[in-house]
Amino acid sequence: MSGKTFDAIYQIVSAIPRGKVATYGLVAALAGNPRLARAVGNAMHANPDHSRIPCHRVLHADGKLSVAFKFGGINRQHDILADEGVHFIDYEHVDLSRSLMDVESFDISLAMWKPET
DNA sequence: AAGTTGACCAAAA
DNA sequence: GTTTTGGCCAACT
Repeated sequence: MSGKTFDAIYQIVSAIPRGKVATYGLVAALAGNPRLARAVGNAMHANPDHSRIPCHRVLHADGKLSVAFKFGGINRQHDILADEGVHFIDYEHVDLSRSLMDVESFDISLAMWKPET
């Protein structure tokens, strides 16, 4: 069903470690093309599996939470991230200098989601 | 098939 | 700080 780009995006997002966050652009870069950021947003909107794909850990490039987060709103997104130990600058901005995932140690094999055949 | 839209981003003005 | 512009991909008219 999903294209390979979406599959790659979902696998990457599902492998973002607890307590860390990523940006749409970063996920896009890991998926192969830094300019796929928009597609990443679309992929999250079409999120096929809430339980395995932590879309709340994907933020804007400036660390701001998703305005259109459909899973309980930004307040819910804030609560989840705060509970995971993510550092905030203010209510709707994450401190990326402290909580952005480390690309070097990122391990795609930790992915919790796999494309169905 | 072709045009529009969107949970984006970086650069430019 | 804001707005505009160009660029990518997939889903939806």
